[in-house]
Amino acid sequence: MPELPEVETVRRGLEIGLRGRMIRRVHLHRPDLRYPFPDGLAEILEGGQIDSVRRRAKFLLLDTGEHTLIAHLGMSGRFLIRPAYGESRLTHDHMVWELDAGHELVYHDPRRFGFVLLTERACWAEHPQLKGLGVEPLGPELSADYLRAQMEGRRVAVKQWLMDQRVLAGIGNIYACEALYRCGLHPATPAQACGDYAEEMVTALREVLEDAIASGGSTLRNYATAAGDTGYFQHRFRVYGHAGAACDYCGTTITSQRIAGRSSFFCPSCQPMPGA
DNA sequence: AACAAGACCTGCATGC
DNA sequence: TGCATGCAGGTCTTGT
Repeated sequence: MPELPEVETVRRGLEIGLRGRMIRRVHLHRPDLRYPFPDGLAEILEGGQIDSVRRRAKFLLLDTGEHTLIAHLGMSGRFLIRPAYGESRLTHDHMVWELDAGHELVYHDPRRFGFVLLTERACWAEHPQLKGLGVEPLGPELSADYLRAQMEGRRVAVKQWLMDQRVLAGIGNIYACEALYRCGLHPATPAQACGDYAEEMVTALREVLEDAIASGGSTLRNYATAAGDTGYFQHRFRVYGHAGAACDYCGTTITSQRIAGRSSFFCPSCQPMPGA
C-alpha cells in the first residue's frame, strides 16, 4: 500500500498520538505476519513508554527505552489509534497495544505482507532490513550528481530503478509513475540513458512527494492515517490509474504498460524515450 | 553482477 | 447468485 508519503503521514499521526504514552499490555493474535513476531516482543514492550516515532524509507521506527520497533506496512498494513475495543477486535487486527487513557494501538493487515521487528535503539540503522537503504528522497543527500552516479551502467528501466530501495528509499509504483511524468521521461528508458534528466528528476521527486504529504497521502483501498482519516492525493494523480484518459498537458491518451511486472502509466507524447 | 519472474496473502471488481 | 479470473500501494528468493 503505502509509499513514502503515506508512511510519513502515518508517522505524523502516530507521533502525536503515541509520544509519551505507556504500553500497558501487548496482544498478538497470530504468530507471524510476513515474518514471525520477535521472541519476547510483548514482555519487552509492556510497561515501556513510547519516546518517539520516526521514519526511514517506508519503515516506521517506534522508540521505547533501549529498543526500537521496526514496522513495515507492506501493501495493506494500517496502524490505528482508537478507543479500546476490549475483548473484541476486527478481522486482521494482528497486534494490539493497550495504552493508557483507554486507548489502543492496532496493527491491521489483511494481506500480511507487512512485518514488525525489534532492534536495539543505539544501532537501529545497522539492522539488516535498513542497512542497505539508499538516500531519503526528501533529504539533503539527494542530488543530480548522486542520481547520475547511480545510473552508471544500469540498463534496467528507469522506473524500476527509481523503485530500487538501495538507490532511493521510499519510492513505489505510484510515485515512480508520477515523478517520471513530471520530468518527461518514458518509464521504460534504460536508467543509464537518463543522465541528462537528473536535475529534472530531483525536482520532480521532491515536488510530487511533498505535494502528496501535504495532501495526507493517497487512499486507493484501505490506507488511512492513525486517526482513521483518508488521504486525498489520489485525486491529483496525473497518470497513475488514468489509462485511456487525456493527458492534462497535451490531450494525448495516457497508456499503461507492464514494466518489470508492475502496471506503469505514462503519456506517450510528453514522455518520449531519449534518443528514440 | 544484473536482471526477470515467481512467491507470499487476502480482498475486491469484473465477467460469464 | 455463484464462480473463475485478474489485479492491487512491496519485498524477497530463485534462476538465468
